[in-house]
Amino acid sequence: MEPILVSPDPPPPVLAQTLDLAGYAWKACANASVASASEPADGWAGAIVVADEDPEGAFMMCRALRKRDASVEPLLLIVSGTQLDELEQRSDFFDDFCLSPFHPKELEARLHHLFWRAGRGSGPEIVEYGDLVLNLETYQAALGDRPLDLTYMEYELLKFFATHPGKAFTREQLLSRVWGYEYYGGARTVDVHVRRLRAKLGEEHAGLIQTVRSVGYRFGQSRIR
Amino acid sequence: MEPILVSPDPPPPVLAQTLDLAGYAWKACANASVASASEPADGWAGAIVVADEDPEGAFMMCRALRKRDASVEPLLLIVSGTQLDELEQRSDFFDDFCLSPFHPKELEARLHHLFWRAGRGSGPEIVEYGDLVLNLETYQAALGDRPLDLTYMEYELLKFFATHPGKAFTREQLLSRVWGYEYYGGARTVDVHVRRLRAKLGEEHAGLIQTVRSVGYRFGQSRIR
DNA sequence: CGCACGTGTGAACGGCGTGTGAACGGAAGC
DNA sequence: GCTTCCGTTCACACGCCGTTCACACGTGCG
Repeated sequence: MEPILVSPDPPPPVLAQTLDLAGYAWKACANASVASASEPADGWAGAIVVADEDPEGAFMMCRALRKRDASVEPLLLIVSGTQLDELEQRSDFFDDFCLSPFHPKELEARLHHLFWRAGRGSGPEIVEYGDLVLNLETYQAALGDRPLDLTYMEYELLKFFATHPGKAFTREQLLSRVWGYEYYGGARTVDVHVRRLRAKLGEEHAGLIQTVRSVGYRFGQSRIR
Repeated sequence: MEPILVSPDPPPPVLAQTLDLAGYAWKACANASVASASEPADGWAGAIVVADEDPEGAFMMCRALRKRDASVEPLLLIVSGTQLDELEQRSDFFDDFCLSPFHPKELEARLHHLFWRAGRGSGPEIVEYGDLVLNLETYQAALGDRPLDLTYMEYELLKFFATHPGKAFTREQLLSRVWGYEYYGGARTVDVHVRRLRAKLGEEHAGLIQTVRSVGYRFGQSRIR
């Protein structure tokens, strides 16, 4: 993971210690130009700016980090209680703040939440397996960059498979868990749907759904343990 | 502005006092079902859940508020220092948290920032999607430079679609979130309105509203992720 | 080698979800 | 009170798609 940008340089010992203990990579920079100069190729993972010592410099730093081409996010601000009123005017300078003096656990929790949000937080509900991508919100599927045109039942079946990879299911299990009701006769229904799924997956990926003879079907790689 | 949902009922006096002094409208609810029952027509403006007294109930509340059809946002959690470790497992339950006991100023600052961010998200009074432009203030719509003459319900439906692009909705979801009440019978109502919308959008843009067979409808370009 | 069993495959049937035109009824405006 | 507009409901036709059937193929076993 890319390092977190920390300001000022050197940062308060408590901050450095907390980051180290939590296992974050970080690098301190005195000002915006230093930060730009020593920026990693993939950009900063985020930034922590301590504002209780030098508010002026800290807010300048925030502005600089946010007005760049690639805004640095997430940005955590550390302020003293007396600065709380100022924050109202600087809403766009930070994503979260922490009161100083802070408890290491609180800082850790805030960082965790900020990075969680930056990652999956904003993303939609997605099921992935290898090249296969299912977007549960839009009811769309794709194999790599090729969109799959699936019917409703095909989609539901594939969704069930993709969320239970490696496990083998009998036709009866599939009928009751995908079709969702007690089913009389018609185990061949599963066969046909599997066949159509394999056809739409294409020859290359047809093996994703394997038949387990005299049992049923299994999706994805077999797992021995 | 719609009121903020507060839990538990009654909330700690400090919280109530802070909210009142800051000028927020709020309403306390003991649990999720009460919250649903007394929800305003336009939904809650956000939620504050106090978790240091009854953690179990509080987290159940958060889960319920987040797993609904229309997730309640933003959600601020108030926890004690000993609960910080738990938060890591509940990242999706809240947008920000505040340590208890809290300083009123800190809570105020967090609320201000949360609502500021929510405001940026929903955007100003204009909703755009491709050529489509909706002016929420004047209740006017246009497709490129051609103005659209929409009736009230058509406008509301299109507005909902345009603010939730890509996501598929069932007819029931559309009825409850656009028409705004529990609906008996008449799922075909949605069909007819969709049909008229497509007609007014013109042949060129009729594809903006796609039908997802045996599910419902989806607006906008297909997004896999 | 031949039989039995399980599965793949193509085709056909039939149900149901959806599009569409029309009519009803209530509300708003003149 | 009349007209117009608009949201809703109804009826019907079409076509997709889930299901079933019939048959071919492969495999294991006696």
